[in-house]
Amino acid sequence: MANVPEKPSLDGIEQRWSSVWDQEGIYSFDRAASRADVFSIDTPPPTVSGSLHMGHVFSYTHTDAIARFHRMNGKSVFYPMGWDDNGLPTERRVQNYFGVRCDPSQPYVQGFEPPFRGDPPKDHRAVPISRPNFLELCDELVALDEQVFEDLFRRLGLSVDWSLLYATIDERSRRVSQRAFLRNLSRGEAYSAEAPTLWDVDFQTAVAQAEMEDRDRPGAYHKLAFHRADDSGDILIDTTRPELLAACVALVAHPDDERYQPVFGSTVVTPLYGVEVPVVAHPLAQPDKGTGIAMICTFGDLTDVIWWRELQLPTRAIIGRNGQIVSDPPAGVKAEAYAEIARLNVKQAQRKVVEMLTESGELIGEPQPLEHPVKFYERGERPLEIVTSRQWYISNGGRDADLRGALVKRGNELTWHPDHMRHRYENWVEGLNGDWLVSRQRFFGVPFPIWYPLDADGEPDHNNPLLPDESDLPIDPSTDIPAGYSTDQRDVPGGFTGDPDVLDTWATSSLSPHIASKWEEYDALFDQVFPMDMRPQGHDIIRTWLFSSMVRSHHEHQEIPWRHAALSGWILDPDRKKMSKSKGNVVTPMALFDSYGTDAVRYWAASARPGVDTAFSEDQMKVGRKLANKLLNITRFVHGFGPAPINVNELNPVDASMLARLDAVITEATTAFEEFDYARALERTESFFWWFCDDYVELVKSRAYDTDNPHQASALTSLHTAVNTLQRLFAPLIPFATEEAWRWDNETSIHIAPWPTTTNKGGDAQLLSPILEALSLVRRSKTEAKVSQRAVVESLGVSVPSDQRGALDAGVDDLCRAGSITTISVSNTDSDALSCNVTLAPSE
RNA sequence: GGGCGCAUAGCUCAGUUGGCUAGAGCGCUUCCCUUACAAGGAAGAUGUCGGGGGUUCGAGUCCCUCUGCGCCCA
Repeated sequence: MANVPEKPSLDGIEQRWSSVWDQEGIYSFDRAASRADVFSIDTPPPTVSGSLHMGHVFSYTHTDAIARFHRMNGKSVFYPMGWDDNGLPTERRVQNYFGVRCDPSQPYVQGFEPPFRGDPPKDHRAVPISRPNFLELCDELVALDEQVFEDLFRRLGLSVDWSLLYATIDERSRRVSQRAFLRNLSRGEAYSAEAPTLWDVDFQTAVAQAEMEDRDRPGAYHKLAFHRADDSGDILIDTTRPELLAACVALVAHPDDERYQPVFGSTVVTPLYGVEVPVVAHPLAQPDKGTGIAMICTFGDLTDVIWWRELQLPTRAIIGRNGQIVSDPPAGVKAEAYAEIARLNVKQAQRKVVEMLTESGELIGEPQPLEHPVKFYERGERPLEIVTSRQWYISNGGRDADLRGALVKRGNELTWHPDHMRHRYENWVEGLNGDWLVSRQRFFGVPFPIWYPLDADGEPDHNNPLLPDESDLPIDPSTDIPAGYSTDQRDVPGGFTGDPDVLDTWATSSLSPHIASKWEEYDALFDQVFPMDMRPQGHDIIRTWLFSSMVRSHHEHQEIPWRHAALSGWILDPDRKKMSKSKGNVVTPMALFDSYGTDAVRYWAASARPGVDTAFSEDQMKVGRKLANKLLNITRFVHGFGPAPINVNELNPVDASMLARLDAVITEATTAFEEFDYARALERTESFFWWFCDDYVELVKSRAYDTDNPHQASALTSLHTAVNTLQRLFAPLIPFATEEAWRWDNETSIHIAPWPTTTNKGGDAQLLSPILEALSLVRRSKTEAKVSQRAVVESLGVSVPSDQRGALDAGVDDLCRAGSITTISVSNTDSDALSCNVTLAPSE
């Protein structure tokens, strides 16, 4: 006999079942399973340097539902979790939390105590500390943050195998990341080059194209007069960046622009600085912009870089890595004029130059204000500058049409959910304008596993880097020593020096399939799970995480890293705005779990169709809670009749009809889950569930109670079958309530129970329609008469379309009991609609 | 400027290859403590399916076009 509580309750079921699942190890990945029996997931490692929000709950619920479906379907599910702790977000959080900043020139302090642990006062000035001290604080803080994340994900009921946990800064991640990089290097896919690079002057690091974004900013066109070298007059140009005048290397106009045909090939002299520069032609010049002729500076924007490269212009760089105008003027620039702007920041320099040009009369008219897109680092606050520096790159098709084509093709090999997301990928790949810049001048990341020999002058030889053995990875070139050198040769002429940079975070997280599956650790796991079945992620990181993973897999394995990419949407607040901390409209997941229960929150998440931006809705959570509650109650009801009868040979047609409808739902839900559409699976199951409770159960209830009825067993076995099946259909979506109800009658978890298959009892799904239609009409009469649904119907006359007569007759018995109908008469009608004539018994 | 998506009840959304009178939940109104559930149940009202044109016996669904909103890229 089932062990059903007196009063079913959702309270506390999360804690109870989480710990049971843990003890029973039901989510452990089976290392003996064959590849065909594995479903592997490349879980997104969340950035831990922040708080978990509803967006996490939302998308991780979707993935978990898919994982649970496949597990019940007999797959061994590879479902790891990772923390993305490596990178700039953690550095910022550490700075803000401890009140420190990393200064590699500081000496290491043993047992260093940070000035604060949480909430330094606003006026606190960050204390400079050594890199090793800084990294220790990073490790300390991510450990704290990761515990909070794990607690929340466990509370959410994610069916991950926690023994597979990794972090992007842990030892294996560093080893995998360095190994993959060295392989890129040996195959020529990675290289270093001295080149103009997008640069954030505040973070003082290079930035990749994928991390860059346009923001509209006010600016102004300044019209400047350049003097023809032969004294035949001035050429006027418009520029938004007059402060770069000293960096001007040429003027450029479109080759077809008739206005400037006569001056191509001649030279002009720059205002203020007196440098003679050529007037050149290039198709990227825009005739309709300003005067149609522009100044080329090294470097004002990416177009300047293209012009500089393609037209082989000289370099006159004036912006330093700290965002200030460098102290010394480039060769040929008038020193007195230059001295006025040296060491000023860009804004100050612009004011100064405008002032000087006004004085010299070379600024024509007033500056014309305009709004224009300016490039920013996505985490930055000041516009990006372009500085020349040596950086590492990995080829990604940005400079190689064949590779680009190959990567576009890889994108087509992927199955996208939803399908239209593939366009984002194509769009991005086809718009690349350079290789992937992977070096960052930061601290908390995976170091480049590289040293350089120093020549007699102490200058590094970048062309002949010293590499470690793969078996020695991970290494830190700032503490480890290259083969053939000794410690005292570090940073001395004739010795060696370590590469000071760290790899881009994406250069490590792009290897998440490899990290999670312990790639190249002489272990069969990688072959068991790769290429992975599913990559779930947000659509905002297609250009970064998805694309970079594709690049790495293409280079390393010549295949796609996963078969399916499932893109989740955004969470919007109820006013359709994107939820964000700054708007103060963020609700914490834990509070919602507490007030509605985890299943209710999961229900809300699972109601959203894949990839669709979705409004945050507590109303939906209330509905979810009702559903979970109802599931417990219907289970209790069915178990109240005792165990399911065995050897029921003949099903009542009414019951068989219900089971036929259930079969259709099983088929639809299964197909939906196979297509990663958890929302459709939920909708179909839920809609059947409510129909089942409200109509079918009400119809057969009294027969189920009636021990003398020969069809009692048919009702009981059908009720048991349906409820047992519904529990399993809901299990991937509301894992706690389904487990609670299931365990009243089962020793082992529902989450490793088999996914339902159709019953195939041969019932007629349509048979119930006229019966329920009549019941509905009876109910309406009672409602309209404002009497209880229990009120007795003295007589019911039903006229039924003749083709439905048989169906109605099959259910007349149940109908009379459900409607408290004393006498019933049925007649045929030629009409295609059923109608009822209800006579209520006089009320007492 | 290029690409993609969305537009259905007051709100949030289903509506799969075109096919009965366009659905659900929430909210609203009325009624009912009924032996699984009052954290429940029964019932009711609510629509120019964004506008226009086309294909078709038939269009919310397919095609064209316009409008509005959102996102991605430049």
